[in-house]
Amino acid sequence: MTGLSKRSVSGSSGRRELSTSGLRVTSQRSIILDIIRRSEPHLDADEIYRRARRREPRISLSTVYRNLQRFKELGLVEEYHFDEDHHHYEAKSSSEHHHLVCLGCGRVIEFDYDVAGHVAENVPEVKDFEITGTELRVAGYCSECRGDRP
Amino acid sequence: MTGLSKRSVSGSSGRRELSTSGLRVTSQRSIILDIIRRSEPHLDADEIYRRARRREPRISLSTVYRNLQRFKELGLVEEYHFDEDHHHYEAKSSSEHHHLVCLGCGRVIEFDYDVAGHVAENVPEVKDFEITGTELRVAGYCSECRGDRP
DNA sequence: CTCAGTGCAAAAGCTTTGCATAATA
DNA sequence: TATTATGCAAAGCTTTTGCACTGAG
Repeated sequence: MTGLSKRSVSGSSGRRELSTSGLRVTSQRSIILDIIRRSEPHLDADEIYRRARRREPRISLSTVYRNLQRFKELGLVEEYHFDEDHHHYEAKSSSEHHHLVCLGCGRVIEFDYDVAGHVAENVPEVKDFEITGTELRVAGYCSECRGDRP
Repeated sequence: MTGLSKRSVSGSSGRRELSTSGLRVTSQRSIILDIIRRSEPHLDADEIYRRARRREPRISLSTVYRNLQRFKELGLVEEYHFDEDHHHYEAKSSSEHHHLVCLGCGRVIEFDYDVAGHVAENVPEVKDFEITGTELRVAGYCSECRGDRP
């Protein structure tokens, strides 16, 4: 438990948030949340599972899914739909950010942009809406991959 | 336009586009494309299948998927990822448009907005990118549903 | 006549669920 | 001790694929 090896990220195991939310603090739960918070963003469930298994070999994929679900409900984690057949997860961050996906190399780059604000100002249809979230995905080719195509 | 009953929508069965693209014109293919073009946007594969079956009862779901795939490649149809577990399709339109999803009633409203332009101008990370497509989804509550919540 | 397209059934992801066991509070 | 969470295996969904047959060109 609470090894010191990695450290940092104020309570990244989320002990407090978890118990405050009425969830029980299990080692699996903590590990999953910790992985999402410490890792690069956009991991998918299977990758989270693979990493979790390195720390807790007996963990199961369904536990990963069940917790992802709960974290989503609690607003601790956000789910994205990049490609066609599975989801990606990342720790919820305060700033509104979006994703740039290179169709050449598959790289995903995050960027900040206040879509909600821009849209609220410029789009009439949105005037009557109460915006609770936005998801913007920009696809294209990065500088390195532009050359590779016709 | 729209003279009488159904009709119109310049060659909405797409006979010309299909054969020009080197695809064979089959009744199933024409029906599927026609349904996508004449229906309200955002149908999912199963709904397209159900409607197609009304005109051609022997059509199979795999034919729907295979054609959706081809139409996508040809740029005749666009695929969207609204919710978590399946896709939605609509006829490709010339203008860049996006979707406003009401979390209360589930209604999906389309709106025009030049995200590509705005993003290209204002986001440094995008400067080196060649943008080929954007997908923006705004979630929230419409005027009617705002009242229903706390 | 040929090859692309179709239907059917089976397979393949990803995700969810039922149930008995284990662990938290 | 009373639940909640877990692991395992099986089921569910959407989408894809193999194969023999059909139909367009």
